[in-house]
Amino acid sequence: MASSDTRTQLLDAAERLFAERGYRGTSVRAITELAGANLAAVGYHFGSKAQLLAAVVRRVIEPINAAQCAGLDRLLARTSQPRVAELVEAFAGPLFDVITEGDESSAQTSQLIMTILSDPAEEMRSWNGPVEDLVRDRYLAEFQRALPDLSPPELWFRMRGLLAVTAVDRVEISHRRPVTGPSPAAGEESRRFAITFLAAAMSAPPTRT
Amino acid sequence: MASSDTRTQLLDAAERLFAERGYRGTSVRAITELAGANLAAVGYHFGSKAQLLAAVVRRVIEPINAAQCAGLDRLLARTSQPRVAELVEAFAGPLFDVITEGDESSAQTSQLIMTILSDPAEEMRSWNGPVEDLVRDRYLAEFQRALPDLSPPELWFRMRGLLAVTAVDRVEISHRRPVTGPSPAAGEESRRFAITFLAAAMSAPPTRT
DNA sequence: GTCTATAGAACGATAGAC
DNA sequence: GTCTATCGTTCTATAGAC
Repeated sequence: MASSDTRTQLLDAAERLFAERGYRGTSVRAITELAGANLAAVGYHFGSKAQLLAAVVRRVIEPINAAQCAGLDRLLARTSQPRVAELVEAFAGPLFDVITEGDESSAQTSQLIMTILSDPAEEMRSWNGPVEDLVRDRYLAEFQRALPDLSPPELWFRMRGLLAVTAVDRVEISHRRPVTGPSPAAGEESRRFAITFLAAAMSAPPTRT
Repeated sequence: MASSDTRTQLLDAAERLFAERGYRGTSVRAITELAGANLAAVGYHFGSKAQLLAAVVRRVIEPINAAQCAGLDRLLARTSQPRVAELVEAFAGPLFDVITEGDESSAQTSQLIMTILSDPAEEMRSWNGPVEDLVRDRYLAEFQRALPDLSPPELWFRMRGLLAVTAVDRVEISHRRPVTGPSPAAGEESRRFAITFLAAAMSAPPTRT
């Protein structure tokens, strides 16, 4: 039972550090120190650093995935042809919502997702399972129904754009903000800005060929 | 003169490897091997791995920056109030165009930019100079003029969304494409899809508060 | 389940010969 | 300007005591 506690502490510490510093930028030593555990604990509980990453990602992704799935079910129960904006909200909303509420945690999850999406390390590509693919394919099909004029390659591009924007909290334009600086959006505001931005983007007429 | 040649080979090799594997995932040894140079060459020509990164990024960013600047100048010479779609094209277009044409090179540049934008490593944050800030601030001001109803925080969010989508070629939704798979967009097609996507997104009415 | 201790490999940097 | 050789550090993983 102290076991399960250490396991959770390791997951928490790893989630935070992977988000802040990336996979390669985080050492097992840093994780175990932050978790108040022994260096050997990662090996004992997870087998390796890569398997710890997989466990972290699964823990973050699963509730998001379930929410995306439930959101689509709810939408389809109400109307046979959801609007694009509704699909965007159902898909992207859960990516901004957080299990543990609070702004730092929200930004952390967003950062972790972006880290996963953009990290070229091979270990980062192994989290994706059939469940994630299924949900994505369901949304893909619904977007295609809502946007029948869009070619499959352009729809695919927009799906990726949707994900990229979702992880926008990781993107920093520069380390200096403008002199007459607008303060950045945070938390709930980010979420609503993203829905507006993405609903318009997804609804755009097809690029003429 | 062999010096300048080795220098260039190192820059080429580093650009490719940083894009493919990230900064931390690329060793100096891998760079010098690909460049056909000696391990000590990086130290001699650039001082350190971090300074080599800075040189690589500068070489990639500078022509993009110049093109963004020239594009805005051209636009403002023609009309005092450019349309949002024109601003998007002038800003995002150069990020898709490539110095050395060809599809692999284009994807490589895009990947490198995304790697830079999303890598949490401290070294990745030091490339940004006053020139980049100036260009960004000019576009920010023009977008604000074209979209007077947008609050500064929302405009700032959209600028970051613009950049995030620009680097979409790095984002992979999953390692498996859908069974009825649309082939992904590449090169010039990516560029045009992005302009459509982003012009609509930037032009969206403000999020109601 | 937790710890110490260490193996074994890879890394960035650099001194010094040529 | 290029090379060899190596220093010192840091890393993940694990054997074995408790």
